[in-house]
Amino acid sequence: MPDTTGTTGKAQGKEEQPRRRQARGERRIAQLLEAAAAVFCTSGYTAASTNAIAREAGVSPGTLYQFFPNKEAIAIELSDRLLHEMRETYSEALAPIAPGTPVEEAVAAAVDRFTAFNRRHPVLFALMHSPEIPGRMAQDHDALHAAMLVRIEELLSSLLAPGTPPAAVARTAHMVLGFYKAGLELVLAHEGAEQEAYVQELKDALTRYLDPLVTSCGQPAHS
Amino acid sequence: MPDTTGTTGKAQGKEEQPRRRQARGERRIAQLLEAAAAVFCTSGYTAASTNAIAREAGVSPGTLYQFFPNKEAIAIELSDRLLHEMRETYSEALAPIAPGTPVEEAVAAAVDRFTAFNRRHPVLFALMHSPEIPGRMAQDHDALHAAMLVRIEELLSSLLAPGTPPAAVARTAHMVLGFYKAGLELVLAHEGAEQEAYVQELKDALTRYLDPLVTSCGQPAHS
Amino acid sequence: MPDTTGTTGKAQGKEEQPRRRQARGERRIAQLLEAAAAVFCTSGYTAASTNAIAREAGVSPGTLYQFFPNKEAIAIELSDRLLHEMRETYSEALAPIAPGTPVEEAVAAAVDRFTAFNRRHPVLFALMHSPEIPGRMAQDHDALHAAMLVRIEELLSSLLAPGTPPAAVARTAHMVLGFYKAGLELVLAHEGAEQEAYVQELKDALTRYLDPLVTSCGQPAHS
Amino acid sequence: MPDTTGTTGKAQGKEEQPRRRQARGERRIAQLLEAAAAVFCTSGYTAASTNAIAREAGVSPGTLYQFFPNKEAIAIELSDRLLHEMRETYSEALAPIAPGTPVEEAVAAAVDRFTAFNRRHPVLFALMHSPEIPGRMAQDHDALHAAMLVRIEELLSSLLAPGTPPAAVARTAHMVLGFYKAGLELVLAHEGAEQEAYVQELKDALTRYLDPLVTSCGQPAHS
DNA sequence: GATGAATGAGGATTCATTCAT
DNA sequence: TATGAATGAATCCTCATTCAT
Repeated sequence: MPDTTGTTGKAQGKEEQPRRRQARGERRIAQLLEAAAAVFCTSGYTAASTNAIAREAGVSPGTLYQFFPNKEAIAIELSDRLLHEMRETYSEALAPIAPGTPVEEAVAAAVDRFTAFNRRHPVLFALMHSPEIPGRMAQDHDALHAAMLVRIEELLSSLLAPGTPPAAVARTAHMVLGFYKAGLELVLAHEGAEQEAYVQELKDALTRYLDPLVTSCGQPAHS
Repeated sequence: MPDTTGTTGKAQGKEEQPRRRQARGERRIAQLLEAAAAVFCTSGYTAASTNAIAREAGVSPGTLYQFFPNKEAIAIELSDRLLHEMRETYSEALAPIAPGTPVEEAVAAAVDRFTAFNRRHPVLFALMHSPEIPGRMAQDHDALHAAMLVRIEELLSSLLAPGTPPAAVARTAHMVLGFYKAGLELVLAHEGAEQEAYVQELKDALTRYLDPLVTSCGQPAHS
Repeated sequence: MPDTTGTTGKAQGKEEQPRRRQARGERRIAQLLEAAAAVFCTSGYTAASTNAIAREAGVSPGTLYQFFPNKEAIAIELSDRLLHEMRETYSEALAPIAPGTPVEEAVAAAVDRFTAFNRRHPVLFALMHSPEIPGRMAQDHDALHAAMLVRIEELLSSLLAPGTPPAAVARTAHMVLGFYKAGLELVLAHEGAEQEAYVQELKDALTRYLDPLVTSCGQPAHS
Repeated sequence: MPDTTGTTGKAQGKEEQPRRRQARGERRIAQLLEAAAAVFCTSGYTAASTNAIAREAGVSPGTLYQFFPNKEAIAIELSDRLLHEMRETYSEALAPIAPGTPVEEAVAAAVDRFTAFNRRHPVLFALMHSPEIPGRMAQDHDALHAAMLVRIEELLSSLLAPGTPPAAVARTAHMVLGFYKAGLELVLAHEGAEQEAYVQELKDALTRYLDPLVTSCGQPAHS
């Protein structure tokens, strides 16, 4: 019978070690994640080999496995950190959007921020499109996906008509996320003016999609 | 190149015989493509192994390679057949849309047909999302992608305002395809009423996106 | 494909099974051997695939195996035919050499004939160098090799000093054959004037090698 | 990357310790090359499978590929090491030949040394005859071949008549190498007295071939 | 006899992961 | 902790050969 009581102490005797270790470990981990990000970007998750990641990080494969139990864990941790940063970015930058901003403006602001973030972290894109199906990767992917959904739902909840049932909100959030990803793919696939055009197109599409769902007492986005 | 037709160098006086052999091969090819479709569906293109496909088809790996030079060729042939069927389906079913149908109706009809087709051929979805990066697959995959783009552009050209510049049409087509894929993913991920709801959501989104782009002399989709 | 038989009518009644069959069979065999020769030349024996040979011959693999039990048998038959032709060529063309020709002349004549033959049948070279080791191929290869040895021993027996022990003759024949092959490789590897130079070099080398072994009562090859 | 050799207290007094990691690898490489040599000898380069080599070395296929990117690389490294050893052997053993040694003596010494080397390293023979056609192997193979040519040209340059044009020297070197290979094949194919006889025959042949090309101011090898 | 489909063991190579040091 | 060697199953693909028609 496995002990599930959780009483297994966390290394009672030694208080000091963890810190030191973690310090160095943190560096290694960051190093590895950075490498992983690079490799995921250029090869995609599936095609990325752990050996390649280790090599990119300048360490041996053994070292990599000292910090991550398997390839998936790397992607998960990467996603988590990205998520964390995204959350931070938003808590400080998204707040101002909330009030009674017109949809168009809110969407534009959100799209701008998201795309900015995606441009700063190209891996995000790779991770979003990773799970060709590998099944288990689901959790990871879902973490990222779910987190973004939550973000979006938050945004929507302040935009959509008050009476909107949660299911509809969720549905809309899914749609918005899907559209955003699709649009992002196009945005990233182009450059210069064409890229700009796609950004605008994406904003327009989302705005038009959301506009009718917004509380009617407000201001329609388009006059 | 699985084109095995007409390779009979002789072509003497007989008409029937030469086919027999090819019939078996033709059947095998169909069988293999079916198997490939199944495997692609459950594992995705990248993760699908040729041996797995052969096994699924109940033949030896060698047999598979008698008909297809490599994995990619399977996907290509599969795409081609799908494309072909899609074209057929459209030539007989899409025509009526053209005239002066209101956007809403046109979109609804198109989405219904596409989703029906996708439901009948789940591989389509797998193939559309195949190329995690593999690069070369690009052409093939693009064949499918490009074909759909063409379909969409055709539809759009009869819907969009006459003066719309080609670049804008192309952009819109890309957006529509991206949105469609995104929506389809959600549609296929749900069932029953929820699925229906997503279908509707997708139609709404596309309609709203396209409506303002449509010639104003017509009737706006929403009254 | 030059049809060299030409005499066989095409669609007669079928009275004489055995003849007919062999007639057609012979043609097929010749066809296959020709194809094999081509493929062996371009790919070498080991790398040549039976399927490639069949394809080159314009027949199906099955047909190939109707005439030859395996790949080796093809090489063997090819060697045999080459041998046969070589024998014929020599019986009519080598005879005049025999008498009391000075070594230099004899060698020159022999080299010229052999190289001519090799140029007319490039496979010979491929077959001579075939058996990377495959062991069993030994017999075949040896057939060709042994036959050439016999030829050479015949030539030598009329050149070498009468008292030369058989073992020495055999040894010399082996050496001569080895040198000839080595020289041929160089000859075939070059063109134009350089090729000529190598031919001359080969002649010189063989002449010098054999000269001291020749009966002293005769005339030294170099004056 | 900072010092990764792990100079921590472990390896103070010993000389071997610090190498340990690399030593193991070095040993594996040697082991693998040895195994490869054995397999190449018995099967020839083309027929030798990497799995067979790994098996012969008592390791898994993966291990082989940790040290060599592909089969060719094994042959190349093997050739290189052989070459290296050959060079060493020569720098200490071939030097004395140079002065004004008569051809006969020089050839005898060279043949003795080469054959001794070949007997000690039977692979050399296998590698020399490797490239049935594989094309790419050319470079590698050529490395060995070219190196031997260079050796021979060096020897020849001090033997041949001073005025001999470079092209002729090169041609002669090619011939000598070809003859040597051919002779070696016969030498290695026999044993005991017969082998000795072939060695002598080879020496004689080369001597006679080269003698007339040697500077006339010297002494002809045979008086 | 001819065809072309079928076989399946085998080949080179990769890669996530573990192990000894 | 870091290293790099080791693993071995799995991948794509080939080919001599056989079989059903």
